[in-house]
Amino acid sequence: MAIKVFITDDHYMVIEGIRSLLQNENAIECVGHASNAASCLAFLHQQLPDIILMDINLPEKSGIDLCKEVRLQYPSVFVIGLSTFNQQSFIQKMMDNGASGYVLKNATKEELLEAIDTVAKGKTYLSHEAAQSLRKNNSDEKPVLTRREKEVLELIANGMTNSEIAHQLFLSVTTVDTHRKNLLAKFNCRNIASLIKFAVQNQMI
Amino acid sequence: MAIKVFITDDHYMVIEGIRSLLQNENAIECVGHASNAASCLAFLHQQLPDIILMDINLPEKSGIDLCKEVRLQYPSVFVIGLSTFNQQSFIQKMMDNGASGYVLKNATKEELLEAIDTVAKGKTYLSHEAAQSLRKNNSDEKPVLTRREKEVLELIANGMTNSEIAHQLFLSVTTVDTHRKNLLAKFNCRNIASLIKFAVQNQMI
DNA sequence: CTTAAAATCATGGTAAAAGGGGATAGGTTT
DNA sequence: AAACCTATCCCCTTTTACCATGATTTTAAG
Repeated sequence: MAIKVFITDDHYMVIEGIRSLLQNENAIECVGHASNAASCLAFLHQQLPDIILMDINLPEKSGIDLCKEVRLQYPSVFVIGLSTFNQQSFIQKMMDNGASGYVLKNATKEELLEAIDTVAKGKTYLSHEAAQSLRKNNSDEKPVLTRREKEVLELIANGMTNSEIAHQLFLSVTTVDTHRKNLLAKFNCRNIASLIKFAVQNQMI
Repeated sequence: MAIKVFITDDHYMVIEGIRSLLQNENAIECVGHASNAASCLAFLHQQLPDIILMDINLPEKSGIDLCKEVRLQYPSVFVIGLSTFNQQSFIQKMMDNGASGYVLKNATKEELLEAIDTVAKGKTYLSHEAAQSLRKNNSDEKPVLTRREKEVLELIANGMTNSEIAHQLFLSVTTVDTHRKNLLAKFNCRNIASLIKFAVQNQMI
């Protein structure tokens, strides 16, 4: 029986590209496509594919969130993440949310077929670049923040000063300053600039 | 005679998608494709298409620069910009550099054919969204940075202080300070924390 | 060639962050 | 009970960032 594949991507040309790549494969059947999360979920309500090729950058609701929802509601449907960038944080998030694989949009036909095959068997497939990226990310571990620290970090990233944050959270300025110092220590950063860069790149903000 | 179209995009799936869309059109012939600026120029050295469908986000050399070069060297070749983003500044730059049209990657087959047809006749084609974007006033969009400003921003994001940056770039500290001030003004930010957040989120770092 | 933009440097001042201490209270885990 | 974490608070000093204003030189564009 052919593997049923559903495509979710907001770029028509990418959908068309994947369909074109898969159309001569007897072992694979494209059962449909959607350009946003809502359409994807509507389709799943009627018919379940084996695999969803899912862009992580979707309008309104991101592929990362959609992936989580799909996996919760339909555990039999496997998800392969699809993205133009090779950013470790995105890959990590996608895998954390139940994706079984990750393929870049500049992947070859062979890579795509291998990914679909591997995932259909219940295994995990990561493109070469993605796998490299994941290993790299696991080595430079991101710090675990407390609830309060996350709150303070969020406000710092929004451009607020210590005294403004103190006022908003009903704290003393020195307390906020301590949190700030602890954040710098945890991130092992010299200043807020590099800290924010790291935090945003790792989806902590 | 068929219109000769060449595709330049760093994502194989997009190339395949466009080829698939155009393959049944008798009036259009795909003469080749490239995944970077160098390959594109190498091809033009041997054969001239009528139209190049060109991604504005290419590795190493951006489509915006490539467009300029192509138009200078081969004025008979028209360029249609291709992009996932619908951002005014990019579209503007592309048109300024001699592009004859602009199509988004989520365009339909009909839109793409119309764009190719229109541009082949020597006219200008803008997708509906792109045209709208050009008219719209962009207040909260990415600011355009100068070469030096990008350099300084990069170093700030890496956690360096003004004096360290000054030393590395062989500048006075006051010069770096001025660049920093200009960056804050351009981004309309109160401090570096919020600026870095915005810059990272908008892929500027 | 003229003009505008970018890049360079400066002075002087205020506000904020960074770096170093240390302390207390409440909660969880062992 | 002791060890540990979190959250809270305080002091001090130095460094850095931020703000205003102005000016010169280089470079790019019309």
